[in-house]
Amino acid sequence: MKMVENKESIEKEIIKAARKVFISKGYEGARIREIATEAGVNFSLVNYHYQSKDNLFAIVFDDIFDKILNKLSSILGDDTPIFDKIRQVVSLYIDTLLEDKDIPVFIISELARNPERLKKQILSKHLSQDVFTTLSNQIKSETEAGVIKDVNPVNLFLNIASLCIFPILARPVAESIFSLNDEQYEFFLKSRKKEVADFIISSIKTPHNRKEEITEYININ
Amino acid sequence: MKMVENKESIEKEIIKAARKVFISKGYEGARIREIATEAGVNFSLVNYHYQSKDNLFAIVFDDIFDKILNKLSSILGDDTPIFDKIRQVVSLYIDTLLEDKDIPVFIISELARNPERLKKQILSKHLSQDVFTTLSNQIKSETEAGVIKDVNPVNLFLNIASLCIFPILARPVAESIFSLNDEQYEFFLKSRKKEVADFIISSIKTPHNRKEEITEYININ
DNA sequence: CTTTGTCTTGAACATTTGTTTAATACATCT
DNA sequence: AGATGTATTAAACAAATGTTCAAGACAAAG
Repeated sequence: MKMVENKESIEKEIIKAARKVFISKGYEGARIREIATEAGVNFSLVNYHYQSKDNLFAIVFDDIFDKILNKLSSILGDDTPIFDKIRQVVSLYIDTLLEDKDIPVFIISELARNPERLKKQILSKHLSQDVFTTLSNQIKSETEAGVIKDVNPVNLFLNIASLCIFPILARPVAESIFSLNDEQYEFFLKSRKKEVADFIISSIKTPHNRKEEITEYININ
Repeated sequence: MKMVENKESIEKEIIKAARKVFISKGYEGARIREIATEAGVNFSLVNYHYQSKDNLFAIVFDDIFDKILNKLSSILGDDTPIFDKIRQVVSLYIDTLLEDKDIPVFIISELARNPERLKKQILSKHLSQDVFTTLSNQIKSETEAGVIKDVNPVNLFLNIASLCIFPILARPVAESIFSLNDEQYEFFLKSRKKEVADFIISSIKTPHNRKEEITEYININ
């Protein structure tokens, strides 16, 4: 019984390579031979360790998707006040996405290709619904406390996600339209963090808070 | 010389089928044989009329992309006041996208797979830069006229696009998280039109306009 | 009717690709 | 050292796929 010292390291290497190739080429475009080359192993080894392309893809995708959901729930789950939470989410979202710019397209494409996988994953973990429920409850109580307006949680959730994720999905178009290179665009997105948070927060502020603004405004003018 | 009456109709049929298959499966996932079946023709005919898969794809993609750019520029190009323009853009964008829900993913995926095509297309038409320039100029003049704040055009442009397009890209995830079916989600997106426009407009309103709000607010309370 | 040029069809081809198999290497245990 | 079971490699396979080719169909022109 061979206990090769680097069996796990080889499997990790294959996973790492698979991750890279699947993310950049998608499921259909990825080639097992390319993954093997990228991992520096004989291409039969990929199927030896992971049985099939489909299975390997599932492992890679589930891992990526799980990490995203966990990150999201860890931010949304705690009991930080809503405005701070929004700033945190926006900041962390944009930073995280910029670290791995191709993941959003990868996720979106794969979920379009195979929406069934999502149902299994979401249903089996009950995770993201909980995330949303937590946020909804917080909105309810902060509304009752008079901190924010009576906003639709779905709209709020979607707005935050849209403003953070879309600019990364649309990077190629955006760079062309705005005549920016990768570096400039990335810099711009980072600078956008404050703007997006302000944008969201100002849209949900309750008239009570606005009253303060108004007092301020009247005093100044 | 055979002048078959339905030559153009067959070519149109192939294009229509190609459009459908490419959009739902992507370039890599699409099969020429499937396109032929969908069009109801012998599969050799596809290559006879369109030479290669790559060429057929280019025709389909360019057509779709051109139409989007034209639609966009026709709205942004005219001299409607900025607030009306925003309402128009949001409304038309959401309506158009709902008609063909799979196009956004198709575009995003393809541009990630092959960003070079975009450069050729944008550079050859000078279209979308013009669109953006027009909008920028309008923002400038409306800022000087005191209608809106001194907003960054890139941010404004991205915010509008994000809020309209992302919810459609993320439909599978959104429906799972929010526990909505296709019909419910579509209804929700339509109802979102006003919210999104209000959201954007309120964020760029100049303090002058806010003064009116304030007067209103004081009178009421 | 024959010719001509285009359209259509079915078969064939070369390549690619995921998967399987058989042989070999090799570490560990007896 | 020999047996055992796992890891690795190279070869082979079958299915799929984009493309090409040769033969036939068919309408229009001569």
